[in-house]
Amino acid sequence: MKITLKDGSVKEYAEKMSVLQIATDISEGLGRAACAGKVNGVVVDLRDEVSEDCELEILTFRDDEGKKAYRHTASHIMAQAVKRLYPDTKLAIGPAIEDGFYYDFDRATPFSQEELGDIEKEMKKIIKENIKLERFTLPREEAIKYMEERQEPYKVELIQDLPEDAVISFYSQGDFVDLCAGPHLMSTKYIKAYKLISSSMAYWRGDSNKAQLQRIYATAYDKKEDLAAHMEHLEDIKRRDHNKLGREMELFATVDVVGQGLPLMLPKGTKMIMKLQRWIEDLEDKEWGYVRTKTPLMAKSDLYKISGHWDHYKDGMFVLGDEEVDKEVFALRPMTCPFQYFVYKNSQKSYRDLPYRMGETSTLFRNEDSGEMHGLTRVRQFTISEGHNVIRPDQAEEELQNCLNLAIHVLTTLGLQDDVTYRLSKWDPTNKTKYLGDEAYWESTQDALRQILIEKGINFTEAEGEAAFYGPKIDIQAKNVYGKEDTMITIQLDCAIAEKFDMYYIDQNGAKVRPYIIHRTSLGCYERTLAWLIEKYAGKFPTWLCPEQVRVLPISEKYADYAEKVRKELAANGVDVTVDNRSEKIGYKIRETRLAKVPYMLVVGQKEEEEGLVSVRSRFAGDEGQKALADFVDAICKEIRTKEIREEVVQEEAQK
RNA sequence: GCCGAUAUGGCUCAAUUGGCAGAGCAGCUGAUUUGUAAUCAGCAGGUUAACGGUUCGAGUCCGUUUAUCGGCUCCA
Repeated sequence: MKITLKDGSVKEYAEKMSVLQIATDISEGLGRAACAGKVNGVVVDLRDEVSEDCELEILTFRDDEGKKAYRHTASHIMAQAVKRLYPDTKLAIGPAIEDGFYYDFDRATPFSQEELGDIEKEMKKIIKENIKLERFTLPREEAIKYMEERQEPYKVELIQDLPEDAVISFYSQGDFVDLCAGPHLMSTKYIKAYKLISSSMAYWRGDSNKAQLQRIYATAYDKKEDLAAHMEHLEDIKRRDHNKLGREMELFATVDVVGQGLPLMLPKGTKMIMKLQRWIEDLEDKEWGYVRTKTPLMAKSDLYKISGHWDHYKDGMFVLGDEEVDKEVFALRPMTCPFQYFVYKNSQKSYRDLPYRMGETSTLFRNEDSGEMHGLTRVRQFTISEGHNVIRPDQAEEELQNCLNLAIHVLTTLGLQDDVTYRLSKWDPTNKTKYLGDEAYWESTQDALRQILIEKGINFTEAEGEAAFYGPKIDIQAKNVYGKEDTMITIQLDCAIAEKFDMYYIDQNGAKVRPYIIHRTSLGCYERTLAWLIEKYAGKFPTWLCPEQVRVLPISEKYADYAEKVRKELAANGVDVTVDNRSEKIGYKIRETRLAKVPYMLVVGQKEEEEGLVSVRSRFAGDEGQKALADFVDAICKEIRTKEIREEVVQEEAQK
């Protein structure tokens, strides 16, 4: 048989060979490093035998799938260690994930720090023992019986859910056996570096009504240095975390007595949000054809009953009053939709008036569960660049494109365009009660959105059960520094709600026709986007967004007048500028300004005053030398106007 | 909502088996008037998250609540 390798070379063998044998035949080193194989594009175990012509790739830790096999083996070792130390523990599942792996256990008490240390030590022993991993399969009934005998109820349940004809495979290492599809390494000894990260509770099968399991998160690498680098990386991440950095930089704060999920925007954070808001409102209204509305922050329950929110999302709303007792019950709004519908309905619309695009800088209230709040990304009150575009059905494609183009323009301006993923959020056909409309409605609207994404050449995933109850969405997702994903921007097609509110327009023939509605945002929620910007730029924002863009640093009191002149000149041109008039040394003022991440500092002394200059020192290029004041004003005004993102080239001095 | 951890001055952290709440930075005041990453001195700042309990005595032990963090679940 002929085996074609990744580099195109061909190996010939007379007899069938295991993947490992072939790897070892290519080189001893590759044999040791091999984690799994790939035959004709399908991932296989090292133990699998190849008996006919094929393309074969040997996967090592450097390959994603090799990493997965490696870490999955590490997860089995962890589970074995837990079973050895705490034999009553039941096994649930233990997959490899991005950057590591976890294992869920059923056990009476959570794992303590000490226990995690003990497990780590036991794992070391298991690795030293050089235990062979062996694969075997059992027919379904025997597999169930086998796991019943081993008293692993979760494994029994997993087997029962496998298809009737599935091959049920197990991997054993010494006295430890786990239900597992593989692939796995050949022996425990190949795990070179690992670390238990944390433990927490997780529900069996992700269902909050089911058993509470104890999950241990961990990671493993094939080199100690890489593990150390990863742990260092986790530390770095914390320094960018908006929830820490945003507080340190005095952008926002929280106060116990104000309540959970209710951050206070401090002056600097407020300034940034105002800059974003003014930009978006002008952009939408002047360039993208929006009209602006300002509608109430609350309404009678009757309104939400028409929209369907009362039935679908009452638990998520702040309700004022008691339905049993009060004549009128109000609720703070969780969205702007129905309010803007009545703006539309305020006058009769012709087909010529459409698309009718309504934008609102809209503050919303959502009663999130107490454990859900996080920094600025998950809060109970937030403000979104919300909008509803009422359109004729024939305008759907073009208008969806417009909305997507606007969102991409906004992301690009903020420098975030490469950090997002796109998702087509679909309904869940198995849970019809949660959604309005029938199958045909969902198929056609989902197709429309899918088509837009395809035409735009955008890579996207499709997710069932992520749609709004009234229609599918294009969601633009971003990950925070910890790798957790949030929806930043959403564009939703809704062909169902217009009827509930009796919205219509008059067509060419004088007939009333139901419009479609696009629910959309251009920048998303200001709080969440600010959080994203903090993490993206580690607090070193593009100049136009900075709450303080220039700080003037007079060498001594003698130059206070000139510093004030410089400040006035910049302020008159719309630049956010302050003067540091304290009687401190210039080095000290510079240090503080750098730490505050102010993009430009202007040092002014005798020479600058006499010649009308400023000595420019920037976050981007360090000492930029002396410039005429007028030239600096021109340059920074241009930078701000064009929303330029200058590249940072100055290394931050290590902070204590 | 669930599991776990945590809560001491604006920030970072001390405080021995329960025995006088302390330091650095930040702040304020004074001196210094400075040329590209930390000038010197002094002062002030705390009902130890809140409430309750045990105790001669609680930052420390116990209970309740609130908030924060790590996850799970949820996320119109």
